[in-house]
Amino acid sequence: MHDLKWIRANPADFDGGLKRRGMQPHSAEILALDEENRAHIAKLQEMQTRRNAVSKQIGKAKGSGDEAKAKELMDEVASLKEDYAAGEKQGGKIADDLNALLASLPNIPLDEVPDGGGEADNVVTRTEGEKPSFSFTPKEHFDLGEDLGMLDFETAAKMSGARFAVLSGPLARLERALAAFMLDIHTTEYGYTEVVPPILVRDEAVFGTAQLPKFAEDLFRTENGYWLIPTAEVPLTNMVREQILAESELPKRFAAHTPCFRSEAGSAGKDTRGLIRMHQFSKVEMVSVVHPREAMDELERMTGCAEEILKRLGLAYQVLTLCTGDMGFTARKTYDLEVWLPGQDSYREISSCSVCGDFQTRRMKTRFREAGGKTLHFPHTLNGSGLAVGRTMVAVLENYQQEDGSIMIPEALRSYMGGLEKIEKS
RNA sequence: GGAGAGGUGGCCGAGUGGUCGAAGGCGCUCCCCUGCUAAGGGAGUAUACGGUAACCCCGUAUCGAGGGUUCGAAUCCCUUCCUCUCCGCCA
Repeated sequence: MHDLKWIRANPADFDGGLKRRGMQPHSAEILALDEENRAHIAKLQEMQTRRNAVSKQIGKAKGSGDEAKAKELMDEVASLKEDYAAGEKQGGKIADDLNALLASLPNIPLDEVPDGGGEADNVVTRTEGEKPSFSFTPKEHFDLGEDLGMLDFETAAKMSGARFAVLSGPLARLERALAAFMLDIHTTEYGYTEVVPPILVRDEAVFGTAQLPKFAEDLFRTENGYWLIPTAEVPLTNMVREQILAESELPKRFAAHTPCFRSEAGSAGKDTRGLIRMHQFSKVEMVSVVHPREAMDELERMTGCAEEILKRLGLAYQVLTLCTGDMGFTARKTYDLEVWLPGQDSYREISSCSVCGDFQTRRMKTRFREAGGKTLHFPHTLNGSGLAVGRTMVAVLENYQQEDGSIMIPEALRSYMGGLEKIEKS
């Protein structure tokens, strides 16, 4: 949610930010509504002031037994009532329009974010790790998994349809191992608090992180109105909703391993094979709630946490700074981590770390009180994957495949796999 | 799922139609007093929005949320969310 006061003071910057995202300017429309809204508020408050004053006099008159005076005053206030009801209705509509408009507009990118219209304009900021070399043609992960007999899309399709998978045996364990490995690093080495959050949440929570109202079609919803989380960003960020924190409580860092559910509306025909794009997948997510002045450092730190996982798994990757046209709705700046997939002969997104400024805390009504001071401020939020577990498994399969179709288990993971060194067909 | 009880300020807790933004207590802040410690005295202590250049001041709203009745609602009515107790069911 945007800061109306900031838009009032900086309409050109606001429109400039929207334009960089490929959107039309909106400040004139917003400011017109705002002005109208404030005029209505002033008018209504004036009426209320009068009504309150007269009502108090009625109370006094009745208290002193002066019924005639009371009656007279009651007649006087009666006419006020109609005007007030009409004004309230009109004013309410203006306020609703204004809020709906504000809620529908994406966050303003930071100056340092590269301009661009889409994926092609993202900037490769650095490349890390070494791609493995093969003496044979590396296979894609779905062939590897299916040949091992541990990855089964057909069986999943029978019970759930497309975009679901069944993992079994050592591959199922690998999923659990990866998640535990990631979570252990984030919690014991980087200070994230491990959380097991609800994965069914209500409207308010999803509005808070701004998947609602604009992106409802991307989400699954239960018949009684819960939303299945598309990412643990939703519950983890909402950990601080409607709270006033002490400055000393910041930063707050949460990490969780949860299933995520996405309808993938509009991505028909995309990544139809394999584990890359599922209706259900698991992910380890990081969320930080920080003092505004710490936000940019925290973005680097969080990205580093995600990178550390890739490094320890010995996977090559590149870091992209997303351009204005490819960033998510809430982001002011985003780094994507793309892991090297030899089977696909390409880099694929495995993590996305974003700084959202106060965009989400305004929606959630999260504030913090400055130490020693009285004034309240909105903290800033960040979220990042650390990492997408399914896609990490894809990377392990493709990068550690052997000519015979077996998979070497990365050193760092072996203790989580009961000492197993290699996954092979049984 | 059935039957009850309840949601008031940072916390506890009064308050069943008028002068209540809300008694009292605790906590916290500042000041005074007190030769340590303890005690005592005084003042202050919500948020949002609008009027404003203004965190001074004025106004409006907020007693879980939304709606209604009324000249006037923390107090009455309806809806809804949440919490708790008992029963049932259940991992």
